[in-house]
Amino acid sequence: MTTQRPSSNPARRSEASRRAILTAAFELVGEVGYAKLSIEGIAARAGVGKQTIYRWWPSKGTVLLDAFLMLSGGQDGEAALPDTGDLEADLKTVLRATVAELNDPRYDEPMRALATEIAHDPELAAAYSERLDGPMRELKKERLRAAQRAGQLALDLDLDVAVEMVWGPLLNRWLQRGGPLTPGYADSVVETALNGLRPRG
Amino acid sequence: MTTQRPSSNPARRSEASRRAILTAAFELVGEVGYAKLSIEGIAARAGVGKQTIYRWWPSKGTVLLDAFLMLSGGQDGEAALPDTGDLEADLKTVLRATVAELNDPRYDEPMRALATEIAHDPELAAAYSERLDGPMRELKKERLRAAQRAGQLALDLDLDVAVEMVWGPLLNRWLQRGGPLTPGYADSVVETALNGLRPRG
Amino acid sequence: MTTQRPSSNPARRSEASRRAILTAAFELVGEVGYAKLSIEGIAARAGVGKQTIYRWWPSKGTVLLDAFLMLSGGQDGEAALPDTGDLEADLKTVLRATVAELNDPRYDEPMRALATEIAHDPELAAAYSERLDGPMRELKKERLRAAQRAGQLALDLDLDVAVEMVWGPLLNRWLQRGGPLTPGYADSVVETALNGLRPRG
Amino acid sequence: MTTQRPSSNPARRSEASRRAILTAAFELVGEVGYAKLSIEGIAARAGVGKQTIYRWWPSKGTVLLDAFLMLSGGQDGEAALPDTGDLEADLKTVLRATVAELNDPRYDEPMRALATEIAHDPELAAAYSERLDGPMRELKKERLRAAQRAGQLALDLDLDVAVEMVWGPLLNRWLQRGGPLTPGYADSVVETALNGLRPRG
DNA sequence: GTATAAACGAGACGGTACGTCGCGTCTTTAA
DNA sequence: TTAAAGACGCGACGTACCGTCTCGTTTATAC
Repeated sequence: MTTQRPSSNPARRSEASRRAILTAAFELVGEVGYAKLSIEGIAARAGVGKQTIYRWWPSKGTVLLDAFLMLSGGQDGEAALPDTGDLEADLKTVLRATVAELNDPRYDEPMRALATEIAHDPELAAAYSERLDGPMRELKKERLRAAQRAGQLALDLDLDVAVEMVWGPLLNRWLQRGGPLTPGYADSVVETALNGLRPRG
Repeated sequence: MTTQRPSSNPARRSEASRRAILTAAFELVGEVGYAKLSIEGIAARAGVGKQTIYRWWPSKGTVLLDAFLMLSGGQDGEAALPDTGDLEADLKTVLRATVAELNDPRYDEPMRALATEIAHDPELAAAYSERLDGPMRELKKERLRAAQRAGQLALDLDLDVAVEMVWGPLLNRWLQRGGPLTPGYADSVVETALNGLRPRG
Repeated sequence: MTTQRPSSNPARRSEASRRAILTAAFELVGEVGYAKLSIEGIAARAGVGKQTIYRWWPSKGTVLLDAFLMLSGGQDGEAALPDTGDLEADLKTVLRATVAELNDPRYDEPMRALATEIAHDPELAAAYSERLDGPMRELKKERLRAAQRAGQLALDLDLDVAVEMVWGPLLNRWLQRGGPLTPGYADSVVETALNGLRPRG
Repeated sequence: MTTQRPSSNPARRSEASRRAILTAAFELVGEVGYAKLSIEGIAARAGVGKQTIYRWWPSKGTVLLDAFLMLSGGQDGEAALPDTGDLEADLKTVLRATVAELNDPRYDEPMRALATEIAHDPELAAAYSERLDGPMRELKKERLRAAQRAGQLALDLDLDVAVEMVWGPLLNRWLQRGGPLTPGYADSVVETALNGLRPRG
């Protein structure tokens, strides 16, 4: 993290405190909810002075983002979306997994917290885009590119639009509580996105 | 509204205070941002005691929702989406208008505020769904139903899914700041949603 | 009460409400203490609108004063201090009774409430002086005058000073919690006041 | 002060804030009166957060008590009542000074405030007794003891009663506004207390 | 008898202050 | 030098009452 505030020397940073803070933040937001998540609470739970948080993170949102990065840090880099050759099936598999995760109370609240912080903080949104969403989106686009090569997708597609066409409806329904998130809904979205709303010949 | 909290008598409610509060809330969230929006600030701006807010609204989010309802109250009821017979053109018109509104700083912050409150408050989400989103969605479905009758849409479509397929990507990109909101993007979404990702004939 | 605010017609005044308010005030101050005594609480306990209190009393203190007047109203007028011919014994009797009353939790708090309101409100003090303390003091002075006639008291005494010499130490110790209020203390005060601090021949 | 609430570390306490709070409290009670004295007002005048007051003082009364202690802190310890050998003259001197102080508007309101807080708060009364009234009373008793040694006072006197016999009437008249506080009244009280009410042979 | 005007209960209103929580900064002590 | 600890000025929270002000509803003369 070379762009961190230069006044502090990251070399001296306590790794134990960092992990304790991120773990505490993730757990707390799940337990007490986003509205009652406080820096003081995180510091107390982590057994850390408040200053240690303020020294290394500029906002509550960045702590949350780092917490998510730590959790997803293991499989980072080499992960890829499944590719059985059947795009529709593969997308349904992935979206069903997403549905399961969004329905899991351990992840629901923390993800809402991060999502709403992003909605109000452009800088955090940029960091999120670069470090979490960007890599994820690249994997998705890679899978779609493979489908294009296999002739299963139109060649003139804007892949960013395509990705949003598949994941956007689901995430929007989740965050806005626009309806139940079920495996069947995931399937519907995939089918409709692939076939379009118009009747097919 | 017979389900009003019984401890207060709505008959005695001051309509002037109600309007002042909703106006102040909407203006303030636009001026100082959601993070700095406070009940205290709303009360001060509206020239009203705090208790008058707490007496009639259970949360900041419900105040915001009512503020939106008041603003959109005029054209309520008889509004309808344009229907020129050309579904694609009509949807592009509507989505371009939505893009313009979401890019308007007067509406951007207030809408984000409401959207993120909804994301954290199921009760508010239900109220929003019933009083703002529901009627809006009905208009959208009505336009799609007309297109179905005209043979422009598949007959076996789940219209709720269809609506989300058109508006979901846009709203998700907006709220999560996933990319620029341009008229061209609106067009892309409409085209892709109608035609689907798969190659056509 | 002919000096009552002329804008209201006392003739129409509800005697039932008046009694309910005074009773509620006296009871409440005993139950919840002076600090938590509120007009709202009195009104609620009395089953009365707040305005009915504000209409007839200018302050909490005057309500308390009237409550005391109502309670002591029965034996008003013809009461007198005991006169057995033995001044010392009579004063001890009276002061022991006073000690007992001040130690009674039913009267302690209300009396403290009234006393401290008086300490901060000259108008209330004047009303108290005229309507409660004055008549009481007259009885005391009358008893002392009888003792003077009997040659038991110096003839050049300022009877107001004399009264305060007997009751002042007791009331001061009570209000300021300067020490325990016991019958023995009452006796000591009477003896010392009568004999003086100087050695007697 | 080892009995300080253990949750706060007195070592870290800001002496500047402490003095500012006590000064502000004393000044404010004199300016706006006891009824309008508020913690919020004290904090604002002192340039201090409310929490800093709540952290170190349990009640408004204890703040006032400490304010008095700070003011009387200078001459603490070595002070003594005048002793010219003439007890009556000395007591008149002291009581006239007391009368002057109680008539001084700078001290009247603050002293009433403290006195009435004490009347309603036994804990505060104990603290007052220990830290302000106790030492004062010791000085008074010391002067009376000297008079006893000089044969000017009865030897079997209860000195606590004696002190109250001299100061009680005065303080009671002051606090209850039972009459004017004049130098002549002070003289009367001293004379009557020394000689007693009974005629002297 | 009826009208009419007050006093009444109820309680909403604009305010002030309460006592608490958390913010982000700063200072002290120990490792 | 970093870290735990926590005091500090500050601002907002949600609550309790203040004293004022309508609201209908008794109620009790004055027509």
